[in-house]
Amino acid sequence: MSQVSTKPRTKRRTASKEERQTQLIKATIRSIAKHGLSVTTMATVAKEAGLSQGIINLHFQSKERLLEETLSYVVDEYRAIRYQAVERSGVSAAEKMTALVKVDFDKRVCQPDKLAVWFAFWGESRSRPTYRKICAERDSEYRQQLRGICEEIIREGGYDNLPEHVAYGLSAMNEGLWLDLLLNPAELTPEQARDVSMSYLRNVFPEHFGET
Amino acid sequence: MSQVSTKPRTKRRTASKEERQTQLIKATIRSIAKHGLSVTTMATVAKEAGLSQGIINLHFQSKERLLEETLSYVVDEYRAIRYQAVERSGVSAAEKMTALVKVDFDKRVCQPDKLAVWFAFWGESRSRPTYRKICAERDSEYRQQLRGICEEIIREGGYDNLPEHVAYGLSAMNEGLWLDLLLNPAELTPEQARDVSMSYLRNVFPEHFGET
Amino acid sequence: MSQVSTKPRTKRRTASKEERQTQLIKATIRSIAKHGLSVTTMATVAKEAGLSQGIINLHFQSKERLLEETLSYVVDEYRAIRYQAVERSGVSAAEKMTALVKVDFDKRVCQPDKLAVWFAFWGESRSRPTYRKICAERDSEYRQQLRGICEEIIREGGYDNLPEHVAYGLSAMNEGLWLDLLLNPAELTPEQARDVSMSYLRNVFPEHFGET
Amino acid sequence: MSQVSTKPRTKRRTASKEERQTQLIKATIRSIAKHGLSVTTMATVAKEAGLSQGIINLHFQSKERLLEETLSYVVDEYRAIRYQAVERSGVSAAEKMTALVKVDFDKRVCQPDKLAVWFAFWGESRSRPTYRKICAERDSEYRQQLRGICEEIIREGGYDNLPEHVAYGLSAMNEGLWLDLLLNPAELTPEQARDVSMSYLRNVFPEHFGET
DNA sequence: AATGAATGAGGGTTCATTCAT
DNA sequence: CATGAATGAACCCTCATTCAT
Repeated sequence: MSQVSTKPRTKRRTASKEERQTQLIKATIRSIAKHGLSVTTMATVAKEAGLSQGIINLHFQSKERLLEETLSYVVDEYRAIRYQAVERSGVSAAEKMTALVKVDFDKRVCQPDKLAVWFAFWGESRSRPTYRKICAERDSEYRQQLRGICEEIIREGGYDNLPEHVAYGLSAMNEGLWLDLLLNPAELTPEQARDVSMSYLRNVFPEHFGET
Repeated sequence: MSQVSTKPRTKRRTASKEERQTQLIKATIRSIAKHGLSVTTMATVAKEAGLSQGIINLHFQSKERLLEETLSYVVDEYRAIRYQAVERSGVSAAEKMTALVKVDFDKRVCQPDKLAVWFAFWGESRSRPTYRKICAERDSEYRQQLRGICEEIIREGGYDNLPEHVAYGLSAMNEGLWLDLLLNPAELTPEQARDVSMSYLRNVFPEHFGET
Repeated sequence: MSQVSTKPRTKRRTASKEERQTQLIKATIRSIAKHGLSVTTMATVAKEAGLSQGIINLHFQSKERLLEETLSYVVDEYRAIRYQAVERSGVSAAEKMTALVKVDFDKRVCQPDKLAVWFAFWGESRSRPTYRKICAERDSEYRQQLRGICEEIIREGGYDNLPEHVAYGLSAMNEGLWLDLLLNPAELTPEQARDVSMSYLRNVFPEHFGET
Repeated sequence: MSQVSTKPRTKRRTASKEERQTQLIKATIRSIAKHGLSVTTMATVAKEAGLSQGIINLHFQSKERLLEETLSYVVDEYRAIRYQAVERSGVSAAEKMTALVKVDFDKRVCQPDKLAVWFAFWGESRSRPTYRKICAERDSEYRQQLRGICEEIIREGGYDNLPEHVAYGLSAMNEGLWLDLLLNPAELTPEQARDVSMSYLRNVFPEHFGET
């Protein structure tokens, strides 16, 4: 049985390599969530992955690179979910906007593990240009997307808000709400956080997000 | 009469001890801002303070306690500035609210060093109950204050917003804007951030914060 | 059948691990003998073993555990030599007793290195329950063995000594002679010490250890 | 009243200096007994004495000298008690010998604190020539005293023992019994230890120490 | 004479990295 | 590819000693 593999060996190995890297990145995320970034060591990650000590240097050369790849992984995943959500949403700007807010408080995105990773890296960003760059790109891209939608809504509704203000305000609010979810998960649920965010939109664009 | 020495020896010594502790805490803040929390060691702090290695353990027993005291220091300072601002502001709820927003983007509060400290500790909060507790207390107290003012404004203006939503939303937005100030100081100035925050208030409470 | 590899990998690795531990324990003994317990550091032991700093924590977790294992090693070795000597000796109680005394002043047992270890740990025993326990167990077991032989001799010779007294007295004397050998190796040789001990037995049990 | 002191100031100060040194030495003994030599620091001694940190260096210049003085203190005290006991005892050699044995198990001499000090220093003696010298001198002097008495008894009783053997044997036994008292205070009382020692004498010199 | 804040060398320990297997 | 024993630099902390008061 085992000999009859349809998968060519070389390809399997390459795939296996990527899989292993993803496995290690996921272990890193769990370790950061469980112990914090400062207590996350090569050992905690290796143990979390159920693999041996030396494996990380084998695949990532250094701890630093593992962490960067982990941050990139979370950033990419977030972006992918966002674009996917917008694509799947209705065509109107308001629907897209709603989809974006929903994403920020989606189970996959704002689960404790992921939030812990975001804040762990933000906390170190100031003194690590690499982290900063990865985060900054995400931010600016996210805001770009938001701004486009805002412009559309403002045009449609004749609002006198500046699109930059709303884009900055909304993204900032959602990140701030993530912080609350991280620190006081007992006081605030993702659903409530989403309501807070939506209520902001209702105030800013009453014609588009009003109850009536 | 002759007994009344102009040199208050005992007091000077006590004061000196406190001064030294504050000196070390300020050095810690600078070190976190400069190198990041994970690179902040007893050595970087001592060097930043211009003192010897052993001094920190002499005054704080452990690195952990130094960090906790540093966090408390920033939290306390922030609270003090906030209460002071509200006291000095006009009596109306809107004036108080404006004062609070101004504080969040005040030079003393949102200078890069301080922001770096906030995010450094938030990043570690998840796995350090002590940090979490200190941060959580600050948060809940801040929101309490905000909620009170919101309720007053809502009552005055007959708005149909929930005070909780506005309090959560505003505090979250300001924290999110801090993140932008931390990561992209070149793209966003504290004044612009304040404008974003004020524009939110204008949308939510147009009667109180409208231009007219 | 084909599975039976001639290279017993697992066993070799396990063995190697034990060997390394023994190597470190022996280095510890030499270091204590050379520098004293209070000057014995992880560095002196590692250097004595010709290995790196971190190796001790790798194998023993802490310095404390290394020291405990070292004490146990010396205790176990001493016991093994004792039992071996008794087994190999003649069957009579007097011959066994003579064998035991010879062991105490045997080259392997009362070499300066080993004596230094005994007294180093006895010196710290009072405030370290773990050391105390290890030493106390050895003592009581040794005395048990002695007492058995004494009883036999007393029965045979119709002496009116209490076996406890002789057992306590002889073991105490030998330990006291160890101290003399440790402190004044120039004044007293192991052979002379053994003679002192044997002369005690001659006085107590003249029929069994008399010259005639 | 207070002005009318009969003690000249200068003399009092000198006395006070010695008193302070003795106070510190006694504190050192307590600290060694309580924590062990390796945990005895300038701080534990100063605290035990109820005095400030710097005082020890003021009076003893260094920790090393404090420890040497402490050892000397115990050695001198032991010798003084011994000579005093012999002086006060009967004139016969046997009475002197009995007095000496009693001293070794006297409350003042074999109290746990003192025994702990003896073994603490013996444990370090090998690698500290100064300790070794102080201990060796005591030993040789003690044995000298014992040998003299033994010679007298042997002459009186016509025994065929070598005085050196008995002197070595007895002093060694007593030191060994101290070890038992130190390690297993619950199993052996000083009185029992003394009995063991006396029973040795009874065997060696039956005419002088026999029950009859 | 006495204090206790300050120093800094050196201790035990951790951990990213290497490398023989 | 994968392992895990080994390394050694760097960490936090202790403590004998100094010195201004």
